[in-house]
This record gives sequence, structure tokens and C-alpha cells, in this order.
Amino acid sequence: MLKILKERYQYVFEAKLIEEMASIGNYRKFKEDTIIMDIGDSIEYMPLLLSGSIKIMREDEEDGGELLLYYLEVGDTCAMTLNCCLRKTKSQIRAVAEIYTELIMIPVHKMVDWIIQYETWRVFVFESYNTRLNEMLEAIDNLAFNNTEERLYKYLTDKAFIAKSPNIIVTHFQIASELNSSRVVISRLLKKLERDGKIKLHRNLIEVPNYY
DNA sequence: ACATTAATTGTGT
DNA sequence: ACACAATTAATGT
Repeated sequence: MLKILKERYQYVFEAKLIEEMASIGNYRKFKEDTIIMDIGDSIEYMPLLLSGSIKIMREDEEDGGELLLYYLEVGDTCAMTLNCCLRKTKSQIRAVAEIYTELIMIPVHKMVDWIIQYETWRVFVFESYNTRLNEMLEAIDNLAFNNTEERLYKYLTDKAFIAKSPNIIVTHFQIASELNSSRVVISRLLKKLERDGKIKLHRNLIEVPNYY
């Protein structure tokens, strides 16, 4: 575990901190589509991604609809967790492994200590906050302007990027529920994107040539 | 290889 | 949003 940590984070954190992470952290792996953290769970650990990718979703308690907020990738932490450990609130979000994912769980009290002890950790935490905030703003823009088409295309490229393949395997229905839209709308928009030459459609499969 | 069926996708109102 | 048509994949014979 120490080895993996070093590979991924040697330029981010100082050696001492990495060693401490390795000895304290709890190594876990999750298979595709498993829920890592659900809404209402109290947060005792903060995740540090080693490999894979996690999607962060919100759920509407009214209609049970889901909404995908953003993806966490290697080198990211969950901003929600950062928030919760300082305020002792419950999770407001659901985290699901998008693909096979490895991560290290670190007890939240440790991360408070580290903020005091390690400069690199402080920087890391603030950076994460910042990127997350920006991504959220972007997401809100798209929502507010009701621009589902852009949201859809971003969703597709993101997904392809994570899978490291231009081919993504989803049905229109699945996309609709993640974007909290209806299947028909998605189908129509996908058609349009195909006509524009941005993607190619097949059954259960969408080709996204320019995903990087 | 063909027919049947279920699921996914396309389109008009 | 709804209903229905068309297409495709999966399965059995």
C-alpha cells in the first residue's frame, strides 16, 4: 500500500505524511456500481483515491430522482467529507463507484491533525475545495440555463474519459435518470448530437470520438 | 436458420 | 408527457 501511495502522491505530500497515511489508512476496494457512502450516513473516514473513479450524486426525496454532481478521480478527495469532518454533519450526498476503485480511508480526526502539522496537506485540502467549487458552479450554470444538451455532452465525454475508451455502455434511460431528465428528451438530444457528428449511436453503446 | 419476445430507441401529436 | 412504431439483441426451436 505504501508503494502505491508513493507512486500516486510522492510529489504532492512529503514522505513523512505518506508514511503516516500508509500506517493509519484503511485500504478498501470497491467494485463497479457499489455504494461507498449514502445520504444520511455519518462520516468517519475520508477517502483518498488511489485508482478508479467515483460519482457523486444527490437525490431528491420528493420524486426519488437522482442527479449526478461530479466525478472524483485519482488525486481528488471528497469536498463533502472535508466539510463534514469540521461540522459533524451527515452526508448529504451519495458516492458510487463508477468503475473498479481503490482507495484509502483515513479517520477524520487525523485530517484535522494533519492540517496543523503538514503544509502540503493544507494546500491539498484547499486546492480540492477550490476545484470542487468551480465544478459545482459549472454544473449550476448548466442547470440554471436549462441547457441539457451541453450537460449531456459533458456527461458523455466525462464518462468516456473515465472508461479510457470512446465507447460507453449505457442506455438512454440510465443517462436520463443520472441527469434527472426523461428518456425521450435524452434520445432526442442524442440524435441531434449524432447528426452534428459529435457522437455515434448504437444499442447500449455510444461512441464519443473526442473525449479527452 | 427462423420465429418469438423483451428491451431499447425513434418520432409524431 | 404520452403513445405507439421501429429496431435490435437474446433466446428457444
